[in-house]
Amino acid sequence: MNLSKQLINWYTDNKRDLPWRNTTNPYFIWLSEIILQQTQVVQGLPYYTAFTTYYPTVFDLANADEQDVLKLWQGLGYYSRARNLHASAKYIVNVLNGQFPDTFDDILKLKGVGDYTASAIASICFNQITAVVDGNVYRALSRIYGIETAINTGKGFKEFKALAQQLIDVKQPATFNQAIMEFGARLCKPKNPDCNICPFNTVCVALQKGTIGELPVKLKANKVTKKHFNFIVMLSKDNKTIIEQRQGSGIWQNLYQFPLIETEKEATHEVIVNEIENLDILKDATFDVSLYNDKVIVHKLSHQHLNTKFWIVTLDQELSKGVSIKQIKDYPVPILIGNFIEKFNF
DNA sequence: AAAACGGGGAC
DNA sequence: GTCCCAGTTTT
Repeated sequence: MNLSKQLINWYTDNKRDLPWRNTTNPYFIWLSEIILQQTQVVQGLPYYTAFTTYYPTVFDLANADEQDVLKLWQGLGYYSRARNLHASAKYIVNVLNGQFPDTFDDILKLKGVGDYTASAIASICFNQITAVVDGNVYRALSRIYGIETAINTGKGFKEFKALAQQLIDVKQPATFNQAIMEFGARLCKPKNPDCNICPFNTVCVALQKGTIGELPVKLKANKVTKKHFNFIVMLSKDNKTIIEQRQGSGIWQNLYQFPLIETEKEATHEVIVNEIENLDILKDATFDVSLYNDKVIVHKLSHQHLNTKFWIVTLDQELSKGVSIKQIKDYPVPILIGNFIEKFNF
């Protein structure tokens, strides 16, 4: 029996019952694939439920406000996924008359859809013979075949894509793709894979060579930079505060936050008071500044460590341009801000 | 080719 | 603490 058939047999016996496995509706599959990019199933599951409930069709998503889409995405991270999802929904409705693209090449044209996602949708929804290559596929194939090519290089991608494309079951590409991913996620795990019950343990090159722990090969970790964030939380006499939308490129694009003062080093009370006095909005105002979190909050992103302080600024005046603190929970915010709002409870 | 882009799960 | 997750886009 060949590898493809064995993989599918294993999948038949071991697959999880997940909501997107009970449909081939391309809108639902697309949603699930975007949500699951760089995201574990357990983390993405509630978001899939929320999106299919609030936006049951691509028309509902296209007609939504971006702010509401971001709000529903809040906490999942990689927010460009939500913005691209929304933009692509509009494109499908307005340019393609609501008709979801049905070939790999056309699906690939959607924003936020790369080779992996286009392959997944094309195979699952339209039975196209397009092999997926995700983190699970890299891991499973690198171990079984003992491939030491680094996966995060162009060469590596081409090699694994070609191998997967050669292995795919042309009669059931959708099942094969999901089988190899489920196999990587559940049995051929990064740490402590279940080699003792693996259907390939007699042929697995890495297992025989004792190199399971070294595969797949990945080139150097990206370095992490440290930043110092100071969020200014205004509290006015009329129960308002100031929040602003992040603009331009960088993290948390289009999400909201309290006014941010970034400093080179950890900021002192004196430095913050000085900065605040220069703000237009506080000109001629009397205010009191106190530090909310005694200990710096370290918020870790994939490539930045944000050492964060929340400064509470109590004003003895009203804030005409402020946002009522009752409405603050309507705005999409990064989880760092969301956790603060929750705990501070205004 | 390398860096940027989030947050959480598993160990 | 570390690594990595049903990757894509920008530089």
